[in-house]
Amino acid sequence: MKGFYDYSQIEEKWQKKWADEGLFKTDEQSDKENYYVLEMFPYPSGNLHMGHVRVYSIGDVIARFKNMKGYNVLHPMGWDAFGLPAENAAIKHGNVHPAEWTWANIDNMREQMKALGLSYDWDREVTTAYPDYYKWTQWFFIQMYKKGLAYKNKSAVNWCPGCETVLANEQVVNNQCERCDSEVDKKELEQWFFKITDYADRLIDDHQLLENWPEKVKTMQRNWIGRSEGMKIKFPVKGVDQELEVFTTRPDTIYGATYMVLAPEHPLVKELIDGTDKEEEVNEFINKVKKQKEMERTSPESEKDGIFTGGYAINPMTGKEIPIMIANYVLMGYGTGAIMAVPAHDQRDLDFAMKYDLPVTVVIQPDEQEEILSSEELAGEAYTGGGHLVNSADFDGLSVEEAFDKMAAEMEKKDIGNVEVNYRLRDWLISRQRYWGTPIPIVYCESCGPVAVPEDQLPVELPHDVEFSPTGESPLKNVEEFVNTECPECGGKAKREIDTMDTFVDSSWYFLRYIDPHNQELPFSKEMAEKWFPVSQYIGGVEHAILHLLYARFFTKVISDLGLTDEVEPFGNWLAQGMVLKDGTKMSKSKGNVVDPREILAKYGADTARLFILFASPPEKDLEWSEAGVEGSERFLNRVWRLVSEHIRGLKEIDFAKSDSSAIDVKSFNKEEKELYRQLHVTIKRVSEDIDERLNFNTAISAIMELTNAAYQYLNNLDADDINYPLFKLVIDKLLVLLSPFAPHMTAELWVELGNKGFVYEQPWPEYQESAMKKDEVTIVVQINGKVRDKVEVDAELSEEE
RNA sequence: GCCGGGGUGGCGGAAUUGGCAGACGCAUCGGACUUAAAAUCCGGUGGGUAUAUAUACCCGUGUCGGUUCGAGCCCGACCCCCGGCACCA
Repeated sequence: MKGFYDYSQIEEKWQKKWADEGLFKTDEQSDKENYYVLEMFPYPSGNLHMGHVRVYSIGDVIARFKNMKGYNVLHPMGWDAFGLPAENAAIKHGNVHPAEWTWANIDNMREQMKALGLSYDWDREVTTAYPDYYKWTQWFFIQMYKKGLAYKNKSAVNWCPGCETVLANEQVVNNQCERCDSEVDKKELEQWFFKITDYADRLIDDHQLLENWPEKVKTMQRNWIGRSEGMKIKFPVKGVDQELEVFTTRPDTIYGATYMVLAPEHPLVKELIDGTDKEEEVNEFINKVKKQKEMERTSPESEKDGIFTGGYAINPMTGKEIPIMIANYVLMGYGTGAIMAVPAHDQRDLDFAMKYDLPVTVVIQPDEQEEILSSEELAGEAYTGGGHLVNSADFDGLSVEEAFDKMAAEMEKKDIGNVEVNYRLRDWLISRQRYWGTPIPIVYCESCGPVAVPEDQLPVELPHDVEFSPTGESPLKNVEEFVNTECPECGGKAKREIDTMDTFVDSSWYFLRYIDPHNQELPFSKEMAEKWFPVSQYIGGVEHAILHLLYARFFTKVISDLGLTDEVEPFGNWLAQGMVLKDGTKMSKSKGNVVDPREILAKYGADTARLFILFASPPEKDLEWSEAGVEGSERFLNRVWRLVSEHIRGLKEIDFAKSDSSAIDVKSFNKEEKELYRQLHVTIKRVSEDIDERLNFNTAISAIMELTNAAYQYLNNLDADDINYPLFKLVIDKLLVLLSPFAPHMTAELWVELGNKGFVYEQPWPEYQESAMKKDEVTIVVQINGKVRDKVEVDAELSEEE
């Protein structure tokens, strides 16, 4: 036996053995309790990066631990294989097809995952770009189309000039494209949407089912959905047979609504100004606003600009005529694109009113204020606090809360307005003007209009030979044999939808395909869903907090409504793992601070790499890469290796299968032996709980290090003849089992070197004994006035002597 | 501005939830082995005061205050950092 851990000789050998034995295949017939552990699948970009190593190491520890704990574990892997980089590579290199590029990357990354020793059931591998997967993505689209949850609509959408495609709101960050950082434009286009807004309330309310999600992430989603309760109120427009609808969260302030403001894009603007002397002036203003960058226009710091339309509305409660303004600070995309301005109680409205000399009426004031406040007394500060109503006719004296209810009742009775909930969340725009994605299964018939492709004609296959250079329209446009088809309803001439789906659609249900990956009749069977769904533990980066995780939750609810599963949440437990940093920032090619996992694996081996990445930091925190830290992990593994190799002769003689645990006679232990035995049980408890309950792998590993130190400590004080080999062997065996999820290769090798039978991976997880953990100490509790004053621990032997 | 998370040695981080702050590791210093180096093993390492030494005592978890026999942890006020949303009506 070598005197050091030679990973290059060992790791590949074990990976091959595990594969040959089919060790990680999920047993469908097992009667053990099921456990489904899943890491977010990667986009096949070509090579694993350190972020991948981190997620997959975490998932692998959990999978191996749960297996040893006696669960029937499902631990699958797949590929989020559609996407822009494949197409961009094809354009850049000219002669490589996105499909070939993707398949080659997948092969590459699969090998790298195997080299890490990850315990996946590769028989369940899922690839979203294969027709047998995207057939079901299309199938879900059609089910949603039939239920009115997928619809086509013309509206102002986000356009990324870099990617030459539209984007969902969720993919726009600070008005930039989330993937290429180009400034996003607005374009008026007809596009496909999923009606995620129908699920807004459920997406918020069901957060209560997600007890183990980080509060931070629930908050992010809640902010994103942006639910606000208020009223829609109709204001008659003077001289036009129309009503102007506004949304407000403060109907209690309606008596203070002294003017109206429309977004420049509001349809009523045209009607108000057409043919009036204001027409030219107003249009000039609107053009000026349109030229403003989105960022400038929507920043709270920006100057509020506006103009009078010449029109008036009638405040339905006061009956007074109030001017209708247009201003850059009102947005068409939220509410109704029009507001009732209450300058006394909204800072934006007050700033605007002062600039354009509009009337201000105080209608709420603090309870301790007796005299009615004048607008001058506000001194430019809108009053947004609570209090009682004034200047509000019959409602005077009511509190803000009472006024809301009374006002709502009154307005509903008079049919002026109704209580409404508004969301910031927009419907999910899913069409993309790109090639490498799932075709949208819709056909446009000259006589029948848009028709869903019948289920028995799925999949609508993506054609292979296509000119991909982006033109702002889908490259499928020019593939005549794809585009020209016949109508499934009337058999007449028809054209196919040429846009493809956002790749986030593909990844919104992949976790359900793993549970039944070869099903030809359905995306998955309900029986399998009952067995495996929801995912027991999901692991992935927090950067998907809104995009992927919101979409996946939405899809699960839709799928549940379709009756395919009873579950409404896909991931009850989600571990949001942090990033891997170098020099304090995210690794990136442009910064030149990338550490390539391939180099680390070549230099230190998989066990060391895994151990370091799990030990350096708790999983949800960002992790600073440190070569010195990696060396520390290597040092520790070698310490364990030597613990065995230096005593291999004595250890090999102990065979628990023959002499069983009666060789361990706790009563006859001396002080040092007792201490080591105690340390063993303490370690078992700590490691088990750290993995199982807290997902704190860093502290689990430090506990194993302490046990290793304790073993060295024990040996240090002894001559070789005095070693209690049965005890020492027991400690080593258990130590290897505890360490095996973290360092699977080395522990596998040591396990057989010791002459033990079977794979260490298949050993039962050790149980700890409470009694073995007790220190030989007596606790003396000092009480004063019945309260515990002090606890003193005294060595039992000493106290007996006294 | 609103919402959420956080602040502990030179560094990454522990403290099993109110009970010996700094586990484990990195870095560093000293010792052993060696002709020497590497590797390895053993030991020191929050700050300070006293002592020849063993040791003893004081201070210390962003700041100030409170509750408690006892606070890194609970309460109040404030400062700073990170993340989300934001002219959202």
